[in-house]
Amino acid sequence: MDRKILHIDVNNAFLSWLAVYKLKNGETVDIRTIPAIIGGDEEARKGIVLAKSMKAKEFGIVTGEPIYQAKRKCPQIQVFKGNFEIYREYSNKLYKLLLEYTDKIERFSIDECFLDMTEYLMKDTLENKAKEIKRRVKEELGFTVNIGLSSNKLLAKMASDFEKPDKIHTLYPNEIQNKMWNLKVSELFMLGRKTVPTLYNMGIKTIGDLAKADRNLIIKKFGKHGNLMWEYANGIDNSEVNYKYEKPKGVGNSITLPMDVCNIEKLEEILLELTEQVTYRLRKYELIANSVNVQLRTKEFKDFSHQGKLDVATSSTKQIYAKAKKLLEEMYKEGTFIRLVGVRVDNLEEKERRQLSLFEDNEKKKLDKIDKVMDSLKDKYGYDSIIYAGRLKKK
DNA sequence: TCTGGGGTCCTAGGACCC
DNA sequence: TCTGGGGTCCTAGGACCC
Repeated sequence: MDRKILHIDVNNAFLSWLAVYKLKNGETVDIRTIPAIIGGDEEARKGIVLAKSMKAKEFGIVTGEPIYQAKRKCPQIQVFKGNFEIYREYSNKLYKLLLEYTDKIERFSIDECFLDMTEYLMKDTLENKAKEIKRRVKEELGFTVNIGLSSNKLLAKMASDFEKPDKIHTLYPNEIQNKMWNLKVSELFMLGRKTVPTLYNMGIKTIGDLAKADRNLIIKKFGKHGNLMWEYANGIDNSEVNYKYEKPKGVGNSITLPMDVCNIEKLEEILLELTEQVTYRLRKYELIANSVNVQLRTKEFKDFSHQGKLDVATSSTKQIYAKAKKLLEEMYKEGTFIRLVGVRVDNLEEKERRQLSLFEDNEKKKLDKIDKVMDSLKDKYGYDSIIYAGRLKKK
């Protein structure tokens, strides 16, 4: 059956949302109208561009590049810090507004949604609904969106990426040739920087080239991913709008250190802090983990990781930290300079909600209790109010 | 003052079993 | 006495996304 899909993409989300927030709180300058970027802390070595205004874009500034590079391109650029609380708030406002149009909304990321409007159009057209949504978001929420219209998610997403900002585009199957096949192959969703050079060497430069290439040859070269990208190039995508809330399949935190570290005690301290964050989040989801993964990045930017199974699924900070510490010790080579440390837990499952019986492990009950107390203190007095003793040791 | 942090999915290769 | 082949599970690493 022919489906009616919308893809909604907030224009320069992080920057727009901060602009709206600032205006609402008395700021007179709309940072969307000046050369401005959202960026991380340069001194802490997190100085990359996370979002840019249209004016900044005119200077050739791109998302992901170092801030110092952006400053070179545009010395008068204004740099602002990001704020995820604000982003979440505006993302939720958008979602709430969209719910007035359909229940079938997939929150693809903090600033992107897919809407399945197939059963929600009544007598109206998809175009009219899109116009109304775009207008209402601008008037009621204060920021602009691009909307892509089509009969599947891939095409709707490609459409919303056409000319920006504040625009509606269609990309129906009969428009693929004219609107999509002339684009560079790197513009195709799921086609990243590693794949492009290989395709170029094969003489495939546009999405049209890929669409017309021999499917089996592409599969032979790129495996499953090859099949996907060939189908995408031809506008084929049968995936559903996944509107049901799903718990995460893994939870992780990582941090780029302000300076490289080559001392395992220091790394263990950081690992503990990260593990606390990860397990705190894990418990909020009411999930327990079966495996732990520790990631390191050297100062040369080489990544490596070790993972291992837990004997029993758990969300206990102490148990997960014990495993993480073991993994760190087995993988860390003394003297290596480390730039980034990360912990994640995987193979998650629902925590059993029943009370532990008298006969169950006393130790387990004790650990649960400690975590519970710590979590409620964090909830009540702020995350940093409570920390493990291990973190105080070396201060 | 080079290169964030949160995810998901896939693949190659080794261990182990029958 | 010189070497099978299917299957599963696990890990390390890497691709991609926003």
